Amino acid sequence: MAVSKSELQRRIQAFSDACSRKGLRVTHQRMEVFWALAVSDAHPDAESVYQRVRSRVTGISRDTVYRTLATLESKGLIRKAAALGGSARYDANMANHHHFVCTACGLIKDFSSKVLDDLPIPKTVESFGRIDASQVQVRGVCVSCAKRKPKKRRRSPK
Amino acid sequence: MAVSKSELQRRIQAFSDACSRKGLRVTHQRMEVFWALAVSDAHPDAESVYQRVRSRVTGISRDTVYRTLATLESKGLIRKAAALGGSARYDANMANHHHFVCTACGLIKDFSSKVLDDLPIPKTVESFGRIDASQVQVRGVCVSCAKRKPKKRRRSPK
DNA sequence: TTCCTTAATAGGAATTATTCTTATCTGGGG
DNA sequence: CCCCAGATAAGAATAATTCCTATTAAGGAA
Repeated sequence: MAVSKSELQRRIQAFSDACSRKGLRVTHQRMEVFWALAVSDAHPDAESVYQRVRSRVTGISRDTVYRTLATLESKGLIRKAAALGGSARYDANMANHHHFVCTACGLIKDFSSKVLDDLPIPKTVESFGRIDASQVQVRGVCVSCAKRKPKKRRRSPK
Repeated sequence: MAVSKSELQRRIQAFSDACSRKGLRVTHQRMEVFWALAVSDAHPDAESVYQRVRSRVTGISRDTVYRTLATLESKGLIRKAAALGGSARYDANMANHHHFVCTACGLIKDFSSKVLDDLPIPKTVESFGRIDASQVQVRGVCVSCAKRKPKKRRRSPK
């Protein structure tokens, strides 16, 4: 479950270096937020990170955790898992298909591919539980977001 | 963009039948919510569905839309796209990897696979925008959720 | 058709998730 | 050591989702 001690050390050092390289200040809070994320592979949500960090840094604010996570994600130092938008998006198309997701505006486009419909899922995955379906998610920046310059981030489009 | 008229008709009829078959009442609101979803491939969020339906069914409540979407999803009549939990989940592991997601409790487990790391993405996807990465998401029910009976749905685990 | 049971709904309050605002603080270059 | 732009704390504000309760209506039975 947990990451090995030495590996954790290495990742945290690498993170610190990466911050400096990218012009991000190496603050105590930032290091702790990254630590909370790197110390396990549980993919915690922001509130969980906040709780974990708070036990080590008294007085840290939720906002700092949210802001730090967003900053690190925008710098490519961490990733959002699965969920990309603040709100759930629904799909009435139950046929096998895959998604292109714009990380800037949340746009989702469908595409289909015979090859991708039947992926070879490793046997190890079966030990996690019953498998119902698999789907490919392609992340990128859609054409219209690429045009309008470095516009500010926006919420899921209607 | 839009689905053809006859195809839409067919899907709505099939939906109505499926409701009956699964013991769900075929209510006006339910049909309209499904219609709002099936009429386009824009993967709207709950609020968008609410706005669309409200223009046809005066007085429908947000709660009905949220409840209906959750019900239909639990019956396998619609799907949630990309986002699975109410809150964003983060990942400090930037190495190429894929996810098993439990649709019952939100658990996320990582797995890796050389084959899946380099999938053949159809050329059509390139027309949507710049591609940054692709990842496989396997959905299912984890071992511990499979054990504890038909327990109620829960929020993202900490 | 009419009646009945109970799932489903409306409306709004409550809760949860996330972002914003403002005053204050501090990492790290000079 | 000094400075200041980038970071933070605290809590208000906003957005997303669920809960609560009284009322309505789908659809099986009579």
